[in-house]
Amino acid sequence: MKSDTMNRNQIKQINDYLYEIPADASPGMKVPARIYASEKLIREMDTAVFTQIINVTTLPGITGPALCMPDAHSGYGFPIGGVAAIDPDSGIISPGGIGFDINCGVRLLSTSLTYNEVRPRIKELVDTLFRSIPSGVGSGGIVKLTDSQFDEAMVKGSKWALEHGFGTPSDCEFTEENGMIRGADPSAVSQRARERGAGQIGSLGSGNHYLEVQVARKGNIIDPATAAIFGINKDDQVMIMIHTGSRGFGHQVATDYLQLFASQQKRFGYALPDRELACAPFRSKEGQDYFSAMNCAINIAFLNRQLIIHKTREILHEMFGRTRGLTVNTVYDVCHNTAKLEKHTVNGKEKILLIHRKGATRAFPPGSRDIPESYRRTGQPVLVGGSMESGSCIMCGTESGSPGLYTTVHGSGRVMSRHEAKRHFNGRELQKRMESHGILIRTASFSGLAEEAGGAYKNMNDVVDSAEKAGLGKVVATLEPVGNIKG
DNA sequence: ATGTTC
Repeated sequence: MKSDTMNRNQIKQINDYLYEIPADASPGMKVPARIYASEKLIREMDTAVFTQIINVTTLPGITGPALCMPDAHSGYGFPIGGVAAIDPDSGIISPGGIGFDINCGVRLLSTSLTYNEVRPRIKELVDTLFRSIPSGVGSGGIVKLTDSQFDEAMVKGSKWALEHGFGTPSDCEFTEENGMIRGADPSAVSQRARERGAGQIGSLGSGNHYLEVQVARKGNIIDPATAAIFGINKDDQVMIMIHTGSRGFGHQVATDYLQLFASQQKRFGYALPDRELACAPFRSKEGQDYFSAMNCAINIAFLNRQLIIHKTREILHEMFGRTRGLTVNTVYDVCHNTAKLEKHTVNGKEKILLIHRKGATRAFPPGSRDIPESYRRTGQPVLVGGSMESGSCIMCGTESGSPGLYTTVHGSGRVMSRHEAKRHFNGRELQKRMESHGILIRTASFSGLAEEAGGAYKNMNDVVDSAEKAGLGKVVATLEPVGNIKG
């Protein structure tokens, strides 16, 4: 049992949407911890979040404050919604700061369809998507890759899909890292991870992973000019959002290296407050191997989402191809579980830092060279998946996000554990209730559905509002769910 | 999140 030494009155309020735990609050803290949240959200946070972010401030090489986003809740080692900048020369890389589902992320598609055109066939659409896109625990993938294909896919990510006819160049253009991150080395990946991964490419998985059919209602477009640049330009436009990651592959990579790192803590000279923070010096062989394997998992997750959207596009063309000028375009694909080398200004100095983001979304500002050219004036699209009942949100990165390492929320954030949610909600009743609210839902598991009930999550509007007021991005539009394929 | 405890 971990000791919970945190005392809420150690948290100092800096302004309405920012709190700080000073570096002298607890022994071993190298930097302060900062929590971006409204008073309501910080009150609702489990104290384990504060203990965990204090633990993060003790990590070797941490530079600038450790951060929590407004949707933070406790996770393995780091909180989900936790962000840490680590000096790559003197510091560590920690799988617990990235998450088991490496490159869990969100892809948003815009279609040229309006809801009026889709509504008469929504049941058929949702049924076809559910039948065609594998979902649920242990599900197989849309394609099964051979060993040599998988080796190539780990390096090429979404580019592999493009080369094999599963996508368009603009899918890659509008994906973070163009769907192919550098530094992926398959030799750092275990045979077991390969075996788990090769059969799962193009599958949703379980838990909070889903494919959602959404409608952009005119009244929910907050910033029409930016929304138009993101491809939302008609009333009641149909959008598709996908939330999934690297499946069993990333999970195995994380497990392999957590075990290795845990066995080496003494040798590395680390005595961390929580064994779940097991890490390696970034510049060590072990650290570099994990970084290489993690980059493979980042690419596999990009490829996974790419195959799912390609299948979705095919289905939309089969069903609605007679609609004049049908288009299905990637608006953006963004990660929320990664560690990436980025240039940031901390304490007035520019430096390359290893940014761990766990359940936290990159939100680069206007002018950034690392976002598609057509978004340089708006800032990077940020895709925030709400709970399946509350809808989702599109934000964009802003210059005011600099103190927050250009990072923002990733979703609503749980308030109820999965176990607790299953006691509170019944999956079949929930499905009926949602259908009565105009949300058609298909699921591989009704107990899994109950775990994802809207009531198990924080209010998405609270979370997004706090992020915006804290300067961590701007709201562009909210999207209303009408159909959901849930793992 | 996860072949949901190799």
